[in-house]
Amino acid sequence: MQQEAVLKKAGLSVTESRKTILELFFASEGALAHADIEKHSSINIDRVTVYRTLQTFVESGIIHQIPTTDNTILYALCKDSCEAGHHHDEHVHFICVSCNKTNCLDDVIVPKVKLPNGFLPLQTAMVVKGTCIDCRN
Amino acid sequence: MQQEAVLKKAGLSVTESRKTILELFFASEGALAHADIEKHSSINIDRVTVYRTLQTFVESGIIHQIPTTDNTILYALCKDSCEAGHHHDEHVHFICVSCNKTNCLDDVIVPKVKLPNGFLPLQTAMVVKGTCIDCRN
DNA sequence: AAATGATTTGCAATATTGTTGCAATATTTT
DNA sequence: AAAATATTGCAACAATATTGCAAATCATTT
Repeated sequence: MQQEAVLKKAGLSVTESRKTILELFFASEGALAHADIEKHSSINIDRVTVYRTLQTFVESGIIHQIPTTDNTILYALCKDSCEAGHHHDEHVHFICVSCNKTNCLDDVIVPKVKLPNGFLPLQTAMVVKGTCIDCRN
Repeated sequence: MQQEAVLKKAGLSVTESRKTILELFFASEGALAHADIEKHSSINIDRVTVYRTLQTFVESGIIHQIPTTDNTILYALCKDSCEAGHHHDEHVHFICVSCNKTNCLDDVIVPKVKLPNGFLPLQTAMVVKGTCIDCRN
């Protein structure tokens, strides 16, 4: 069972809630918001547990956060290579304005930018909004 | 009075609330969140009015939104050149992890990235976290 | 496999944040 | 200055997020 392996590798206890939430991420095409998880029909986990699980997953490097401009945080699975504490500078996120799905463009690397003198970068996020491949018909 | 001019130029009614909030932005070094405005000591404007004012300012191109990963939206003044409906792809935002201020790096242009075939970009945001010039001592 | 200890979960209560309708007020236009 | 328009604040409500704590689950040891 894939979920168990991921949890164990991260040094986390293997619990029903965690397995279920992880399953949702594996099944999902794009990124998920807290609300997506909580409102998922086949799920029956306390709100609080969802909050805590997401936080734990972020801290363990299982998922990462994607910045948005609408008062939600999106979460997406990290690639296998990710480890706890890892920075997620690498890839660009794409939010489709039509279907509203968020894709990790794993192959599109965030370019380095030259900052003004004195600014020390630690982490860079790049979010592109537009129309995704599925919605261009 | 600078605030009045900005409001008139945007075709908005000139009201006390709007002038006051605009004043805050002019006085502030970095970006502001809704909470910053509401909790500002010298201010006494209804929550609802703050929400609506910010929304109006965004729609009029007076301020723009900055995406974050912490369930808040940050707002910052647009440069003079901005107009309503304008895209704010141009410049990079920098969030200092030490003082927590957000700067618009007006001179740092967001680089174009090549997306996979079929993805049509409309808007691109780039947020860098790190240590700002004031906090590196 | 049972017992122990550590961790996780769910509930309840509370706090914070965001939204809507509507009457009163302020602003703009005539 | 009056009429028309737009904005504000209140009240009520909805949605989202956080905390403490007892019960339940999980991992570890025997």
